[in-house]
Amino acid sequence: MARGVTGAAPSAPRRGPSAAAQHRDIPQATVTRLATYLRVLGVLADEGALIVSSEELANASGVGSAKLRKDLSFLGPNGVRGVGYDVARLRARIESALGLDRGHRVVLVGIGNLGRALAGYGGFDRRGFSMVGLFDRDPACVGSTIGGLTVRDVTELADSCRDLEATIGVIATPDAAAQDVCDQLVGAGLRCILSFSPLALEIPDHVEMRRVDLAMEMQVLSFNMARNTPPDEQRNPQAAAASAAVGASTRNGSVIRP
Amino acid sequence: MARGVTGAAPSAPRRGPSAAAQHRDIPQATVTRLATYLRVLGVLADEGALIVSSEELANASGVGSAKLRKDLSFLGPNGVRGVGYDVARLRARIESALGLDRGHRVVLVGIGNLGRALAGYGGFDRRGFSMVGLFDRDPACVGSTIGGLTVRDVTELADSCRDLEATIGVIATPDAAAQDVCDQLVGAGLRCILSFSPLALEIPDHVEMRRVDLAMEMQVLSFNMARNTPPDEQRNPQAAAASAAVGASTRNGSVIRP
DNA sequence: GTCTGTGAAGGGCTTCACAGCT
DNA sequence: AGCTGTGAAGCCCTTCACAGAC
Repeated sequence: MARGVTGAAPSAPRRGPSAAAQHRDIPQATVTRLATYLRVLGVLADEGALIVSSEELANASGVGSAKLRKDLSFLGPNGVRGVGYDVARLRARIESALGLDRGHRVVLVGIGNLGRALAGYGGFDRRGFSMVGLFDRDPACVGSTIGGLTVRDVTELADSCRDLEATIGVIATPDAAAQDVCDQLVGAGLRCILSFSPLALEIPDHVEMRRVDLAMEMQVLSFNMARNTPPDEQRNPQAAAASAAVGASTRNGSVIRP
Repeated sequence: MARGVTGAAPSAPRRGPSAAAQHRDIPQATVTRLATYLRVLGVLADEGALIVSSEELANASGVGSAKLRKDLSFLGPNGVRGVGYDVARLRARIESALGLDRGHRVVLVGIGNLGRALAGYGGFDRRGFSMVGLFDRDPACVGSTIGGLTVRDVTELADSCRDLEATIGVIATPDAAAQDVCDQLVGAGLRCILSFSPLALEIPDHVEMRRVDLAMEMQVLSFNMARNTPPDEQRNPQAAAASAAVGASTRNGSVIRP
C-alpha cells in the first residue's frame, strides 16, 4: 500500500534502492532548510554580496548559525574558515544538490481561482521552474490564454505530459477530481506531484508528493497561538514596536560587497 | 531578536510563560497531524460513519496506526477499547484542542491573483474560519467586492482589525510590502499570521507565524524525487496502475454506519 | 582573532510490543 | 477476540563546544 500524505510534516523513511547519489544521506529536515537558504542567497546575490558568514546567513534565514553550518556540511566543504561562504558558489552548490540545475518543467491542472493565481505567478521562473502546460475540464476555460500558455482540455493531459517532457505536476482541481487527475499524472510518468487538495491521494512508492493545505496551516496556527497565550492574556504592544524596528536582517550587517 | 521563520519545518522551542493550558504538552508534530485527522474525520462524518478504528483512520490519513493512537492519547482517552473511536465525539475533541471551537476571524491583505483565490475559496468557512476583511493598496482594486466582502484601503488595516475582532491575518502582498503589512497586523494586536511571501518576516515572540512558499515546496519535491531515483531509472507503470485501483481508503473498509 | 566544520551530548519523535479494558 | 492506551527502546535531529584552517 502506498502512503499518500507527505505534506508539511514528512517522515518518509523510504530510501532509494541503490546508493548511488550522495543525496541519500541528507536529512529531510535539512533539505527543507536548504531551499530556504537558497532563497536568501538569491536576495543577497541581487544586493551584490560576495561573501557571507554563517551567522549572517543564519539570521536572515531564521535559524541558528550552528544548525546552518551543520546543514551545509552535508554538501561537503563549502566555505573558507576565518572568512565565510562565497555567495555565488554556495548558491550553485545548493541548486545542484537539490537537482534544480536541470530546469524543471511544470504542468498545472485545474484552472479555477487558485490555478489562475499559480499560472500567473511569476516567482517560479526566477527559481528554476517553468510552467509548460495548463489543463482544465471546463470547455468555457479551455482555449483561453494565461501567462502566454493556452489552457488545454484535461483529456489531453497524459499525452501532453509526455510531449512537454514535464517533470512536476500541480493539482489545483476540486477535491472530487483530484485522485483521478493524480492517477493520470502518475500514468504519464511524472514522479513529482504538488497537490492543493486536502485529500490524501493514493500514489505508488516511486512518486513523490507534497501537499499544501491552507486551512490546515491556519488550524496549526490557531493552536500555536493558544499555546503561547495562557489565560493571563498579556497585551504588550511595545514588543511589537521593538521588533518592527529591527527590519529585514539581510539589509544590514557586514556583508562584503564589491 | 525574533525568529521569523516557522514555515514547514518548525522547531520552535518557545513556550508560553505560564503553564495553564493542557496544550503545552502536545508535540508540534502531533499538532500538525491532528489537523489532518480532523479533515479526514469530516469526510467520514459526511459519509455517515459513526465509529472508526485507529487502523482505518490512520490509513485514510496516511500515517501508521500506532502513531495515530499516540497522537490522540495526548488529548486524553478518546476511544473505547475493543471498539474504536466515536467519530463525532473525536472530531469535537480535536476541534476543541486546536482552539477551533471559538471561530477564527480572518483578514486578508493583498488582493492580487493569489489573494483573489484565497478570498473566493469556500473551504475556510467549512473548517471554522470566516473571512471578515479584505485589504489592498491599489485604488483600482479598493471598493470592489469579492465573496460578499468589499476590499478596503490598506491604510484602514490596523483600525479595521480591531473593529472586526480579527484573530488571523493573511499576507498575500508582493514581497516588498510584506514586512510593512506584517508590522501593521502585529501592531493591531493580531497574534496569528499566515504569510505567502518567501521572505523571513520579523515578528515579536508572542506572535505565531507560518509561511507557505510554493516555490520552496517544489524545490523539496525536486530533491526528494532525485533521491528516490538512482541512475538506474526504472520505468514501472504497473505500480501506478495497482495503486490507482486502490481508491480513496475512506470509501471502503468496515466503517460502522447507521 | 575569526569563522568554518564536526564529534558528542541531549531532546524530541517514532516505532514497537504488550498490558488493559470491553 | 478485538482494539485502545502507553511505557520503553531506538532513531533522527538539534544544540553545544571546540578543534582546525585562514
